[in-house]
This record gives sequence, structure tokens and C-alpha cells, in this order.
Amino acid sequence: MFAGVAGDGVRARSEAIAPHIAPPRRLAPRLVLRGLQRSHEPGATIYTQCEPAEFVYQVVSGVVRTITVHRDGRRIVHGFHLPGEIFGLEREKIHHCSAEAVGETRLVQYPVSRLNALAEHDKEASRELWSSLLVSRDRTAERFMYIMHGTAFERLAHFLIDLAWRTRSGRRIELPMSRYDIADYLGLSSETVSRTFTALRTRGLISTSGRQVRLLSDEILRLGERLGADDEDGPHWPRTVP
Amino acid sequence: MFAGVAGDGVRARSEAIAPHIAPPRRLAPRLVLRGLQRSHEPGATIYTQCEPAEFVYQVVSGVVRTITVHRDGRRIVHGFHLPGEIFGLEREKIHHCSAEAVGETRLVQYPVSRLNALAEHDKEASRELWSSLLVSRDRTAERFMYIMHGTAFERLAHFLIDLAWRTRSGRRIELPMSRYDIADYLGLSSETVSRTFTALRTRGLISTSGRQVRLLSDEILRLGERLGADDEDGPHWPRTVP
DNA sequence: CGCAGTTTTGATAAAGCTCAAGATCTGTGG
DNA sequence: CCACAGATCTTGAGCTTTATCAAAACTGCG
Repeated sequence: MFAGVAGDGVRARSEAIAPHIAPPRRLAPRLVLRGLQRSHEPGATIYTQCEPAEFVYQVVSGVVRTITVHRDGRRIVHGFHLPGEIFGLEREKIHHCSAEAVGETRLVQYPVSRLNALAEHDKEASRELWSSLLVSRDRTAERFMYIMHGTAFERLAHFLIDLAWRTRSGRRIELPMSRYDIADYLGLSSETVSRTFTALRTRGLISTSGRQVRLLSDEILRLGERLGADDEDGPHWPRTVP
Repeated sequence: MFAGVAGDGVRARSEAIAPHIAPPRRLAPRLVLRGLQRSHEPGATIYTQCEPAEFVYQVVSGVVRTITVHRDGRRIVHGFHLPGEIFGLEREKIHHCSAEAVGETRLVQYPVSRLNALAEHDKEASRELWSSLLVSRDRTAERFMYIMHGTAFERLAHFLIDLAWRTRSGRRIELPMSRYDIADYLGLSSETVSRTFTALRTRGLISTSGRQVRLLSDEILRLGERLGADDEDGPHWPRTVP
């Protein structure tokens, strides 16, 4: 496989190596931050691109989207953050994207300074933080694969499966976000998202009613090889830190 | 801006917020790992997808590409790692992608166990490691933007500027990788990469001769707003750890 | 020189975007 | 309870970009 060809890589057209980037092993957060809780209205801005990054946030309930807006007005949705997930951690002292509530949302606001102190003193917490960063890196990498070499069909299928898995919804999903959000997340136009929903419905893979989606066929489920896998590596009660 | 509209996000078509994700502030590695050095032939495999992850690596000289191969034989290049960069760090105990030398390459092999110990005992090193992970996350996010909403033209321009910046090459770049590598990195076909090189040449933005590229116009340079920025946040001699 | 791999160019077709319009949904006020 | 307004969602037609297939030009090296 790619045996030492003088020069550069061979364009692989051979048979399969399992793709993969395994799903994160668990859903319950191992790290629970405690602090000031705030509620946000649907559409409310939590922080804005370029604003000083004083806090990180953990979702208590609801969903948050992180976005950036391009010069030309195009919007990119970098990710959706579900309950238990931590977001807002930056490399520099400012936020590199904006965060907005998708629907009614409740968050814990945790000062970055406190987080740094925590990471230094609490080995276990530090490991969790580290791990969550790697999870998000891997999630991004996986999405990358689907967006680079997938049709609209595959992207949307993957999105639905991923969401079902992350929210433990089984086969009935209540989408919290609009078609526009999905489009900007998957790098498609909202029209194409709509058409693709229709195509999935037509082929009997899903049924929809507004933002309710039902995954019907195992064909679509197998696309992600996820459902069923769950917690594995040992016991871990959530840790609550002050 | 996105004022609290009842319901969901507004499809932004308004004027610009600077896009952006600032460039990493510095090029010289602050963290230098010391250990067994190995040389690799062009095209040599450093590690393979799914193999146990026992080491992380730091590039001494040359370039490394990390890749995954899809079921259908499609290849994805996740990234190119330049001298000073650390790669191979995983969330789980196996590698989620393969790594191969692009051209003659020299690497330091550093046991993961040692890295973990280091991160726990050496606060400064831990911070560096953390930072390098965030850098790679942000780099991925930025690439994402260009790949999702950019034409082949913009993607390649961005790639060249990024590479020029990261290698401190100024305006004359010696590409270490093939058109195939670039194609799989940018989510294009190699033919399109070739055509786009030609288009850039035709418009007088670059000149090429094989893998030598010269950035001619400031127009292309401004695309990334990078050249010129450099080290800022305080003094930091490289740290060498055993 | 001639081979193997790489790069370029050309013709064709498909996927998805854009523009445009119609349908549905939701909340509000009469 | 109904009608209206604003937003969201769906569908259609034409067009642009890029992938694909095919083949020629180039490069480095034995």
C-alpha cells in the first residue's frame, strides 16, 4: 500500500481501508463546570467574533451554534454545541467566531482564568479538557471528509445520523435548527438542503414533518456505523468543579 | 447584527465583519522535543491508520502529510506538517490517520507516555502543547472556510499564501508536494489544481516552473493578510525537553 | 534514449448554486 | 376563530463550476 514509490504519493484507487475516526466513546460529560447560569432567547448572541474571550461556556440545555461571517456576507456554521459540551475556548485572547443560541438555551459561564487554574491544579480535569479538545478536532476532521468528498445526499445523511447519535434520540429527531443553519453547516445552499430532504423522503429513508425527522431505513443508519456503540472505557461519574 | 429575531438565524447578506482567525503568532517552535531521530525516504510510511499510537513526532526537516483513505479509494490529505510541528497526538490509543514522508524527512520520535508525564510536570510545556493543539484546530477551521465557500481559485491562492507564510519563504516557494497531494488537501481533482495554477499564471499572479512558485502580485498576498505579522507576545527561547 | 511518474490541456457531463415564485407555518391582533 | 404578516420551507428552470475521461507534453533518472 503506497509502497515506497520514488517521488510522491500514488493516487489511491485501490480497495478499502476502513475510513474512520471512531465516534466519541461517551455522551455524558465527565466534566461539569459550575458557575453562573444564564438563559438566552432564540437567536441571541452569546459572544461575538473578535470580542475578548473572558469566559468559556458549557451548555446546560438547548443548542448553540458557532459561526463566522465572511467578507461577502456568507455565513459559516462551525458547529452545534449540545448539552454537556464546552465551547468558547480560544488560543488567543479574543473569540475567533461568534456564538448564538439556537432556540431557548441555558449555559454555564465559566471564567477562562478559573479554567486555567483548574487545568493546572486538577490533573483529572485537565485530562478531560484535553480530551474534549481532541474530540472536537476529530469531529471536525470527520465532517471534513464528508464535506470534501460527499454528495449533498451523503452530507445530510451523515448530519442526521450524527445528530441522532449525539442527542441519543434514537430514530426520532427534533431538529432544533433551521434549514439555513444546516445549509451553512454542510456547505450547501438551503435550497439544496430542502431538495435533499425531499430526496431522502422519496427514497423512503426518512419521514419528516416540519423539523421532526424519523430515520426509517437501516441503510441510512449504517452510513455512520454508530448507533449501538456506547460507553466503554471504565466508570466515570461526572466531575463537578466549582 | 443578528438582533434577537424571534425564531432562528437570519441569513446574513449584510456587510462585512472581518473574516478571520488570526495567523499563529510565531513560527519557531517554543517546544523542542528531544529523543531518537529517524530519517524517512520520500513516500515512506511513518505510521498507519488504526495502528497503536505509541509515539508523537516532531518534524526536524522535510514535510509530513497525514492522510486517510476512504472506502471508495479516495484519499484525503488532512494536513502538511512542517519543521517544528508536532503530530501524531491522538484521543484514543490508535492513530486515526496515516502519516507519510513527503520528500526526505527527519523526525524526532517521542513516546506518548513520556509526553503525558511531561505535560503533567512541566506547566510551561503543557501550555505549549495545548497551544499547538488549538493552532491546528484553528488552522483546520480556516481551511474549512476556504474549502466550503471558495472557488478552486481561492482555495489554491490561500494554500500558497499559507505555505509561504508557514515556511517563511517570502515570495519564492519550493513546493515539496505533488499536485495530487494539493488536490487531496484542497478537495479538488488534480486536473483542476493544474488548471488553476495555469489560471493564476495567466492572470499574472504567480509564475511557476515545476514545483517552484513565485508570488508576483500583492493582490494574491493580501488575500491572506499574513505576510509581515510575526512574533509578538513576549520573549520565548525554544524549550528543549529530554 | 526510453520509461515511469507527473503535469498540463481538452471535451463532456453532472452536481449544486442562483434567481424566482409558490406553499406552509407561526404568532398576533381584531 | 379568522385573517394577516413575516419567516421558513419547497419546488422549478437555467447556468456555472468542477469532476471525469482521455490523451498529450514534460521531467528526472537509469
